[in-house]
Amino acid sequence: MLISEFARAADLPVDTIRFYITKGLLKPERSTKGGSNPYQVFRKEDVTAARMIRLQQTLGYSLGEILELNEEYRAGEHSPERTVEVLQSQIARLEERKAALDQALSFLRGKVDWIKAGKPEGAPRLEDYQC
Amino acid sequence: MLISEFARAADLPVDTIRFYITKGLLKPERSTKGGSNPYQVFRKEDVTAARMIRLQQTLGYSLGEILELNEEYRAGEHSPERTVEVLQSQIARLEERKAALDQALSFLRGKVDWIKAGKPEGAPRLEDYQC
DNA sequence: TATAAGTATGGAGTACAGTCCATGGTCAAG
DNA sequence: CTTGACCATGGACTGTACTCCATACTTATA
Repeated sequence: MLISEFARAADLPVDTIRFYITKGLLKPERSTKGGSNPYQVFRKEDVTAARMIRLQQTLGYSLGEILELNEEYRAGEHSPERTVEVLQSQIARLEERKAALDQALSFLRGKVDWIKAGKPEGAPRLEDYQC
Repeated sequence: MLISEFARAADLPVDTIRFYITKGLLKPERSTKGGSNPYQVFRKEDVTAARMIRLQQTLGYSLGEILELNEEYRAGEHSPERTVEVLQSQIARLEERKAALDQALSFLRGKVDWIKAGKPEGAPRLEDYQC
């Protein structure tokens, strides 16, 4: 799969993909085609990798952090224990974020209830929620 | 409360607060003190507002979007129905994000289980999760 | 074999979210 | 009434994550 097809598959602009490659986030193979500037060929795992990057971004990781995480992941690829460790730490961060999100939801729902109750004393305060 | 005290209360750098003010995200009052450049005074609701901004940021909103949301909120402030509507739409967006997060967690947990099971056929694929 | 479409590389430019700094005014304590 | 802490404003600067060329080469199609 060449870059434009990959771009469609990953739903990302070609330029963004090239940018990720320069950052080391994607490492496509090189084709024999393309002469002195050989074409880059992408595997279907690269599509998964690209989706993973976008997901991690929405979770608040910077590209630098994502790179670290992914390198760490690759480094322990042949040790199931290490792989599980890396995954667990990602799960932990995700759960933290989820907890914050739940707190925020509680706050907003509490506020709706408070308004529906005719705004009695003691409006819900965000400070009372650990998020 | 003046800006440095507010900065401590909101746990933000003074410069960031000034930046938010120029963006219209915070609207402190003006003191009579300070001569030709009157001091800005902050209420305790501003602390809540600042926390809300940071929360919205972690949820992936840009400052521009946060500004829109908050203006929309203020616009309907005197109509309980409208306020509830705005809150409901925020809740809906938050729930979407939470759903994506849950999908991601399922994926990662599935991967851990798969590894612990000795990596049988059919590795979990991120593409199979709507996140 | 011309020509359009696709590709690689390098570098400039942009948007966003701050962060830093110089200047100058103000206030409160001693 | 001086001095040190605090405040406002404007502008320059930074890092991140793209985004947009210009140039040049390669490939596939008619």
